[in-house]
Amino acid sequence: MLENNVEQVRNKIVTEFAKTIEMFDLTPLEARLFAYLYLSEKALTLDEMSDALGKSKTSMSNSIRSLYDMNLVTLVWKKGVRKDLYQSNSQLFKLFMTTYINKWIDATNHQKDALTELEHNLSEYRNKPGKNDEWDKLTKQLDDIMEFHKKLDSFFREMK
Amino acid sequence: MLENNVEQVRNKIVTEFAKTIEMFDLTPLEARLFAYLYLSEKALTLDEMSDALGKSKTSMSNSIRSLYDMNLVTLVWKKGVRKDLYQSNSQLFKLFMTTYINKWIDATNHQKDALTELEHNLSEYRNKPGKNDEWDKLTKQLDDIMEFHKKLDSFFREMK
DNA sequence: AAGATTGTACAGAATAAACTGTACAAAAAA
DNA sequence: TTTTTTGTACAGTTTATTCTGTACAATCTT
Repeated sequence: MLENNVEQVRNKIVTEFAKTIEMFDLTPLEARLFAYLYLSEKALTLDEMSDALGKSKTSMSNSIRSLYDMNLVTLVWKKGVRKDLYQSNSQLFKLFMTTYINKWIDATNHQKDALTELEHNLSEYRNKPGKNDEWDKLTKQLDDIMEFHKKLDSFFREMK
Repeated sequence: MLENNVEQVRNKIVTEFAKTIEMFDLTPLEARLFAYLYLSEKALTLDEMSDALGKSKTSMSNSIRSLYDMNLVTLVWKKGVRKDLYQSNSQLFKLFMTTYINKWIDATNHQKDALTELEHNLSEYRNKPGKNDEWDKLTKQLDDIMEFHKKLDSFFREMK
């Protein structure tokens, strides 16, 4: 009874910690998995995770892959162990922040490219006759939106 | 045919702009509504929005309410007009950033409170006999997580 | 006052996301 | 080689989210 308290409290911590992690655009399961891994400290196999979180192995495979791609988790090699072992990276703040900021920068640039494309379309049409005031207005607005994206980009770049 | 091009290009801009806005945790519809409103410049009624986006009036009511709560949109009064008129706020960057940053700060603090609560639980149990090394370990980990939240908090506070 | 109009609550329908179980390819063990 | 084990692809199911239509209270018009 008393010894269960350790597990109970640990679970509560996992739950709360996971809520925070979700804010970095991780799914609930990914977040919980990371939180659990973080408190476990040692490297775990897919089966152990599946067991611990009560979710299917497929789910674990997908979730751990996501975490791995985000660089939140590391694949660990251990002599004599055949299964893949994954371990959470430490340095929470730096880890999540750089991942998050990079995500913003990538997305922002992608959007900037798309808008640049539209700017070209727009300037082609503009040279044709008719409706020129409407085109002017639209050009001005697109500039404003572009400016917004530029600010976003440099804002997140300065964070790094 | 040519005159439709204005609408076509405008729609493409709305679509791309909306994608960016979604990154600030708005739903696709909320994002598209804001983008449309932004390009419209003038204030619009629920019916006009419903018409323009091809979505139900209920959806518009809900979405505009969200935008309003986030301070992204303003209720405008116009003489002789009975319906509610909503207009997008300008100053895109400042607008979205402050909303976003405040959201992070609020969430982070909420999480900090929850963790503090857990810290208290934990220290109560610790004084009882048995399993003290496990409690120590857990305490240490909770401290780390708390530290992470403090860093998050001050990080976003410095942005304002 | 009655009649009409406007915004939203609510319940259900449509759509999207998360999750599972089976099946199988790749790699290790026998 | 054959047999076993491990991770993942895929299709389908479950769960959650988004969206719609009806109904109605509040407000305006007559």
